[in-house]
Amino acid sequence: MDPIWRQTTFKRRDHRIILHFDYDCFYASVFEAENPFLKSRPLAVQQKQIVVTCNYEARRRGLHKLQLIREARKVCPDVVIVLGEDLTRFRDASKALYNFLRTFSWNDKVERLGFDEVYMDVTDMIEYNIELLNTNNLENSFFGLSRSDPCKGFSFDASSTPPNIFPAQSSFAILCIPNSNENKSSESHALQLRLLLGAHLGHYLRHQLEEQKGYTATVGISTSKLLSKLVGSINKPNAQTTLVPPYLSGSDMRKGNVAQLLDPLEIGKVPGIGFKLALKIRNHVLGRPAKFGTGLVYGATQDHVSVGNVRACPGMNSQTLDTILRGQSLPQGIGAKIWNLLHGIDDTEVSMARSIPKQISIEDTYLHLDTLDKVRKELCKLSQSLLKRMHLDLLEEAEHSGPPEDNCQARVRGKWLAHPRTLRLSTRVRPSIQADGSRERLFNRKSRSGPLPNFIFDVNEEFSVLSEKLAEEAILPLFRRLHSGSACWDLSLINVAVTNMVETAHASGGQGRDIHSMFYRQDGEARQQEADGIGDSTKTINADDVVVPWQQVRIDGHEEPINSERQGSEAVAAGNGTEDALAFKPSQDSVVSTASPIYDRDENFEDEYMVYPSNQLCHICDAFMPAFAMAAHERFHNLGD
DNA sequence: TGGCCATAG
DNA sequence: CTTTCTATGGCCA
Repeated sequence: MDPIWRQTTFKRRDHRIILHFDYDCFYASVFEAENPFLKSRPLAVQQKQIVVTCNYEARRRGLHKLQLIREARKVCPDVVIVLGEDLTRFRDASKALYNFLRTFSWNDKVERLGFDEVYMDVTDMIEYNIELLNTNNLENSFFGLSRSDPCKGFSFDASSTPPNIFPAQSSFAILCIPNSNENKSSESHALQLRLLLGAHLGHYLRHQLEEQKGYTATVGISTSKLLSKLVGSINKPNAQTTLVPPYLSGSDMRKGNVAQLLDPLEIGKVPGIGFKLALKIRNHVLGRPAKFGTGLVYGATQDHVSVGNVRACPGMNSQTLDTILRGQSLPQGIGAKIWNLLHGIDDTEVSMARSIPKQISIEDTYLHLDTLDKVRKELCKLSQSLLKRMHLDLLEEAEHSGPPEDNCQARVRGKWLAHPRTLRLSTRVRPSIQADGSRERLFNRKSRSGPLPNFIFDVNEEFSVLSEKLAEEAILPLFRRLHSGSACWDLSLINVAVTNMVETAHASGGQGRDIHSMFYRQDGEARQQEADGIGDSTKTINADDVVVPWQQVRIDGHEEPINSERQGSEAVAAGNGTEDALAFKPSQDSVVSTASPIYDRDENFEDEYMVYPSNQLCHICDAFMPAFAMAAHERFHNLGD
């Protein structure tokens, strides 16, 4: 209708290349990485009375996610069960992997979603490498991982087809015809090429993740967060999938590949369409009005409404969606946004890596919490763990640059990277069951917030003292504000959060740069000029800046060997049931290397990342590098002319 | 800024 | 077939 609407609808802008990583059965993998013996065993991770996840050996034997523990034991009596209720080891592993992936990024557009997913916008790397590509010798291509260091990278065969593509029967029609005169097809050709490089990069990063960190991942390669995530999920463990063009429907009868991917999907499976939106859309498409309140019980199994159904629904467009979805406080233009999603259009950026979280919150649920005394006690517990988390996430690691053996038990802590300025308390009252049929299913949370007192930043005071003080002096007043009038409260949930982070000068340097600079660290010597030169593709190259790729360079700055003492002692300190499973076996590298990846779908895709040191000297800049890098390096010089 | 909703894993 | 604990982002007053 109006021009703005047209502009924001149906416009494919496939100018980016985005990778989506999903670590395979992450929780189980964390335990396996700590204790490789477990890799060969059926392993299940327990929370409460259910298996939250299990490794693929266990799945082969009939176990699955969200299974009752008793059932799992019955199906597979020799299953190894570990407790996974303490999330700290998962959080640590997640951060380590995230930081590892970050070291490869040039633009630091690396976004973590939950513990086990990462988006990476690699457009800049792809574009750079397209320039370097020699279309006359695709078999011996080299992918540069650094603008300033021509040796940093990997060799690959650009004429080979990457592991998996979607749709499966189509092909990467790539490189046979370099110059097609027709405008449209050459655009599609360019996209193919960029996706091809993206797929090779994804493959390389997956293998780095496995070799250096011991984790396998599933990767999706496409042009948006939406598409890369969806396409990645097609081939599940230890694999990758690339969504190939044509993305849009052609002028012929064929459906575009984006539509082929999306149309069969259940509407609620589209990322961004959650429970409420799916319900409303489903109701409209099915032609029955919303059954108010009762709908929650049976879930989504009964009526299958796919994306294709919605798109084909008569009169459906972004305006219709807008009126359907209009609710309490849904974002303006939600209709257009959803309509775009249904067409595979998603322009949301991969957000820049953040060194500091926006908020930290701790919550717990309760069966019966109705006296002030109980509340007070719980608030104490919560503020204690909140404080712990604040120290973990907001306190700079005390980098012992001095003697590493000053092992004082009272941990030497650095400075605060940020000060949260406000404190928030949220509660939920028990969903009271009404006589007329259990209708009162309100997930109502209420909250009050106030300033966070400064005394909690005292790093020398005991946790218990600080948390008690915090509970008494700051949280309880909020609680009284929250439940001022109501006579009786029976809480089912309490949440305590700190928000409104104000970065201290210490953190504001931007951690992305620091991490990037570690990439160029060799023999413990920082090369500050590298960090300064980032983004400058015309930078001249010094021979002694060269890092030869066949040397095993520890990329992760705060590297912790997978079977380190620290992790082991932490497991003991945690003192829960996991210890039993963890304690009994020394680390065995042989187990790791012989573990057969029966589920690897990439078998016919040979690794091309072996490199051979036969160095040559560049006559322009005197850089010393292996022969395979020289061709790309020369083109690098030619770019500037 | 505070309160609340929606979403994701 | 889906709970619990986090975290993020948007609207509105």
